[in-house]
Amino acid sequence: MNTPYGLEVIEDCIACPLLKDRVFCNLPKDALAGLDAISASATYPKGAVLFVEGQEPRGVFILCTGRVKLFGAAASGKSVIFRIADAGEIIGLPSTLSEKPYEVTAEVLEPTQANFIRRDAFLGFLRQHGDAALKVAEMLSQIYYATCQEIRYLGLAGSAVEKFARFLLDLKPPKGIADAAPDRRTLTLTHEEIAAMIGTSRETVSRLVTAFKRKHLIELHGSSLLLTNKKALEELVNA
Amino acid sequence: MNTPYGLEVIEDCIACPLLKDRVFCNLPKDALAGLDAISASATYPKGAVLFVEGQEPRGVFILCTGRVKLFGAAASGKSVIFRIADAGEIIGLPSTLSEKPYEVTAEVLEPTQANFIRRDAFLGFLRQHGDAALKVAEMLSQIYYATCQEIRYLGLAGSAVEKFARFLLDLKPPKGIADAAPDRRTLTLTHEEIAAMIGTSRETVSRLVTAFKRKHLIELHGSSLLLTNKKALEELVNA
DNA sequence: CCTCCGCTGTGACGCTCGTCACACCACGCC
DNA sequence: GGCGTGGTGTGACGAGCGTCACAGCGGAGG
Repeated sequence: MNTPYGLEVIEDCIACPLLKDRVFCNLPKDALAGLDAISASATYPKGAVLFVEGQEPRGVFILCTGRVKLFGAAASGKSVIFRIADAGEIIGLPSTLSEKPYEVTAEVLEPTQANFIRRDAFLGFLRQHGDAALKVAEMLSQIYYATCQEIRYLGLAGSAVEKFARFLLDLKPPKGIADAAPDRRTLTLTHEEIAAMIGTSRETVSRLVTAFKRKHLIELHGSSLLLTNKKALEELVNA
Repeated sequence: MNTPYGLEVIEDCIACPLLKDRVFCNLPKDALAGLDAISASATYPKGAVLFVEGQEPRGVFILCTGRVKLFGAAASGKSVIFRIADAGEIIGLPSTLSEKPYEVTAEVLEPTQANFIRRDAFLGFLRQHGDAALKVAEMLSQIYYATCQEIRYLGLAGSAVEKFARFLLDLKPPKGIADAAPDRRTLTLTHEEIAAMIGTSRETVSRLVTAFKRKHLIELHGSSLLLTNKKALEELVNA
């Protein structure tokens, strides 16, 4: 496939090791080269929208750096965050494969570099490389699992406290500093966004944060979060 | 792969055209034969449990006839139905591919005939047939979309009426009799199950049914449902 | 420095809907 | 037939949380 960037595209991808090492690792060399040839790298500022719910699928984005929130909105103004994609993840995959409209809107949370791969090129690539297709199926499973998690927030929790406690426990520890402070998390979402993740209102999240701080379940300084009483949080989840 | 059934398995699958015609259609002959060789057919009564949330994945089931409900349960006793798989669909796929525990419990709603394919055999088959892997990716997309629908029920609806109206509109018209009575549906779920699908309580569903009947939005005789005022239902959804 | 804007805290109010409780019905089964 | 069991209707009650309203605050940008 021809891109307006020509060789630079490949250079870009070499500068972005995630594409090879994390997303399509273990693929044969020629397959990776083929992938490089059809992907176009670009950077997006905070707030940029990669695609909108209901649009015809144009292709997939592979995130090199940054985070993207995937959400759906209702006519009423309500919205739910389905999941937040991290660096190394792929977005737009289900729509691109099934040719149905994007099921969510993708909005960039922090400056992001991503490789875009057009639908036809991507499908052609998968048809050539059966092992890549299998890899893609695994990724879809990942995405699906994340979505199931979301259903547990929305459907299986009895109260807002339970949802919030579960949300805190589900936060992934920041990479690298893992074992030094195992209960340290980084929380870069606004209350509004947390509310959209766990299915309550912004005000409720606000109240929950202060309540949890008062009960010494968490400590919060800026975006640095400390789970000071994991046990108690787990009990709240199983209540 | 050897199954205890030998040739009978193949016979079974010939007697069950869904496997070939609907699930893995358009695959080359030899691929289909390979699939037959590794699948084992069986029938399950109503209430049978194919697998349980949290179990290690053993493999996938391809439904020939019947319907299976896939649900998750909380410690509190609450449960949410993620989706209901119809004849022709495949279940257990995400877990089998990703080797994570089953994310839901699968319970048979009506007498069901299904082909079971063991994990290792299935993965081996996919590795051999790249086009089948792509097909599988598409199926995963379908499953994912169904799950997103569920999120809309649980998260984006403002009230129980809205959820229920959306639920009614989402019901698929029974195959065959399609255009004769386009607003006719069949509803074989209990109120309890409907409640688990849309995320409310059984009593609320009961009340909604009677309220909708009184307002002449629906007519209900046995399992036969008539949407007598689709317009009004659609307005309730967009409220 | 001042201004605006987006994010956050918190009070008051009231509506929805979940819960409990019970009655009724249609079955399948002994 | 009598009985149990699973599904259904419906009333009463009240807690939870969504909504509205407003105030404080910090950072970006002129």
